[in-house]
Amino acid sequence: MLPNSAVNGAISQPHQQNDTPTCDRPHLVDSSRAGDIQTQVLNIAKAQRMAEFFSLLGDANRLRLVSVLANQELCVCDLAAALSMSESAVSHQLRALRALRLVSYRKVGRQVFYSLLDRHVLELYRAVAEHLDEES
Amino acid sequence: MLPNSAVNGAISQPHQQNDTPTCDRPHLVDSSRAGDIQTQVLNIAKAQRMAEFFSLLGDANRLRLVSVLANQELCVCDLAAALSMSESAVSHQLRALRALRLVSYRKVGRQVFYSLLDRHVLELYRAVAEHLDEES
DNA sequence: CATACATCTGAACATATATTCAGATATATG
DNA sequence: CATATATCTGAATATATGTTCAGATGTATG
Repeated sequence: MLPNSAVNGAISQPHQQNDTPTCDRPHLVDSSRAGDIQTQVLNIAKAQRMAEFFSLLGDANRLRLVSVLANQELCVCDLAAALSMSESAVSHQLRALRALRLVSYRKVGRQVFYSLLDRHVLELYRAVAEHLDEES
Repeated sequence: MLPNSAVNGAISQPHQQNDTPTCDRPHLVDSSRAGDIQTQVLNIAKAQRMAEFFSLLGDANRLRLVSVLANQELCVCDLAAALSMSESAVSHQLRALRALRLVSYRKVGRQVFYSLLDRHVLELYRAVAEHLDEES
């Protein structure tokens, strides 16, 4: 979604042409570090993957699903009841959580029990929960 | 965006009516805990605030902004150059980061230098970065 | 085997989000 | 004071995302 060339950006090349619109370079604190900055920027591919992960937690209903699954395994039907969501909506969201391996499932008869797969998520979850409590 | 009544969901009330479409209640592992589950669910208001926070990190360009600001203070112009984004786009994104108090800024002449305000974010950032490295 | 049920699926729709564009501010500088 | 520059802003557009709906799948059960 962004051209890959974006990584090798324009920074640090003082472009003092008579082009109309641009911001003249070097007001970097220490302009010799301009190249450094380039390398410090998270590369686009990884940024994308991290963003995907954060986005997954960026939905209230998915967070609520995680919050229940943190305590026990539940089937789609119960999850839907617990969150007052349609079973279809729950199923769609579980698919998203499944796709990034945050939950796993276990079939029992015609029911499917979901559980948290990734303990990492709980840490993030708690970190943000506390964070919000702090400043509020 | 969700009716508030959603919190006091249907779970645990066995609704065995002759209504056509519903999932009969109690296949909860221990159906006496049904009430518990209700209380374990993250409440909608807080879920919303947490989701807002995670969503803020759920964008590749914002993550890349954070990644550079983690190391030094930079002005909009340099950020735009470093990420090969338009200054306008950067400005819009910085506004979002500002809104949730993740960055602060300092005006110097006509430039505005942004810096990371919230050290918490870096922890989350690193946690997810490592997480993704692990499983790949 | 016909029926009920739990879950899943894809398409349709509504909403949210990110970027661009044009132009508004505000600050320096000749 | 006129001009250039750095940043911000709102409207417009394109794209992503979540939910609903209708129906498909797979599994139990009489």
